[in-house]
Amino acid sequence: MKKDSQFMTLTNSEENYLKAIYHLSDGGKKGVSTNDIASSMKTKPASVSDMLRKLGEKEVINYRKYYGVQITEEGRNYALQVIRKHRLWEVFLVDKLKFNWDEVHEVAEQLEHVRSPLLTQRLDEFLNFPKFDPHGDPIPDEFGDVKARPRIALNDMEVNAAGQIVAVKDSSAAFLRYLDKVGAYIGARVKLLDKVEFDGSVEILVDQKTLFMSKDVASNILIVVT
Amino acid sequence: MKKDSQFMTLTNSEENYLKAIYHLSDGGKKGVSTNDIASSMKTKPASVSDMLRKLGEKEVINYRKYYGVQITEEGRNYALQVIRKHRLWEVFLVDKLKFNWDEVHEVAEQLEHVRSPLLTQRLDEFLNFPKFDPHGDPIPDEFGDVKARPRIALNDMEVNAAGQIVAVKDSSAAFLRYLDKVGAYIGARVKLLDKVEFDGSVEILVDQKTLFMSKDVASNILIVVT
DNA sequence: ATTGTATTTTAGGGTTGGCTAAAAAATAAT
DNA sequence: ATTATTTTTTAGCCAACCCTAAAATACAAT
Ligand SMILES: [Mn+2]
Ligand SMILES: [Mn+2]
Ligand SMILES: [Mn+2]
Ligand SMILES: [Mn+2]
Repeated sequence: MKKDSQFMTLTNSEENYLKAIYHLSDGGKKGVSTNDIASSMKTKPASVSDMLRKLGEKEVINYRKYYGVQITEEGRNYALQVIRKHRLWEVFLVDKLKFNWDEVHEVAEQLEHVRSPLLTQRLDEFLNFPKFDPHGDPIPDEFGDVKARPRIALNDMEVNAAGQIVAVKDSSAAFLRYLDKVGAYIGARVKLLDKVEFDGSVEILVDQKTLFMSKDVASNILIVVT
Repeated sequence: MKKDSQFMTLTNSEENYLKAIYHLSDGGKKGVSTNDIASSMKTKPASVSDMLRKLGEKEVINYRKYYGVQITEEGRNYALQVIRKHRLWEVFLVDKLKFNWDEVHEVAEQLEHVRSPLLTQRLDEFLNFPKFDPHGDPIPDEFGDVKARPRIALNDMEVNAAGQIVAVKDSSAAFLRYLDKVGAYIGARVKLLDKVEFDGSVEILVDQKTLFMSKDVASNILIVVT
């Protein structure tokens, strides 16, 4: 039951599952378990099994019962196009509509399913072909290619090293609000002033302001060292 | 089973039906028949009956079996909010993303269902609170109020009267393309030069260019006389 | 008033996507 | 190597939305 990727269309729900599988498998590298998908999608494992069968038939994943599932080349490309739309819309919401970066996710989750290649292309153009979304995640191009940047967690920086905040691991609204409150943001230039051996907490400089962060927080902030 | 309009949500399909009923009833004035809804939605009458029962239970329409259906105040307000979103997105597509006015409908049909009051409000702001969409149709405000303009069909203008094209009755892609080809467009200033008694066709002036149009075409072009 | 036709609804069925409870398979523990 | 536990799948159900075919109702014509 193979469908050519050019003409294949998945339902919104199938797209959401495929995207989750893509993310959980770290871009298609690792296999993913039914339970992990269920918890990340907030559905029940039984529903996931059902969906995996369907996605398997459409050949966007390789599905062997009772063993994990792996995304196929076909599926990876499809997922990347949905992710591309998701992140382009996030840029639109923040850059053009002045949303805060912690307000965009739910809306982008809807907008990513709008089907119109022309719309995606024109939006990309309108936004000036952005390469990264407001959370610092790379935006795949129309061929699914992503411009990766080598990143390390903030607490893995060397003392006195400088860099730029490019992404967060935990993009929950709560965490994003916390960062806003203390004055950290994507794109901010940071310098690691000190590391406390005892608890792994760090002292950093952001916009001439000194901040203290727990190891827990710092490990969720990703940096490109420059 | 009444739900307060503040918290009521309809499915995408229910929203499409309600919008169709609103349009067919001329803004809620007239009653609408099952068959009319079916043909305008390109579904079967049996499906419409099913949906009418559901919309009746949610009290957005008054439904009496075997008789027509009328939209309620509740339903009218809901429909107007969907129409508001539809037309705002059309403005966005044409003004910002450089879509042609005959390319926007299908995409707006999807975008109108995105649920985010903040998005709608910010989009409105971003577009500078437009009052009319690219087809000249009025955009309801957040309270559902519309700024109506008195319009007449082009072929009902007096000879030598001048005005502005503000809308089209038939907004099929075919018709819109025809208009583009002959050089007519929403916003164009027109003057009626002559009316042919015999067949009702007209001679008009658009951008220093003289055009002939059949009565059929002219009756689908709406003018605000100035 | 009765009959015929057009309209509308109901009955029954298919697909998608979700659920719970029970069965099956894989994995871990003894 | 058994047994116990965890994971995954199947079975059976429900809701939304669409369909066709058949029945019911309304409306028009005599
Ligand atoms: Mn989504
Ligand atoms: Mn993002
Ligand atoms: Mn729609
Ligand atoms: Mn329009």
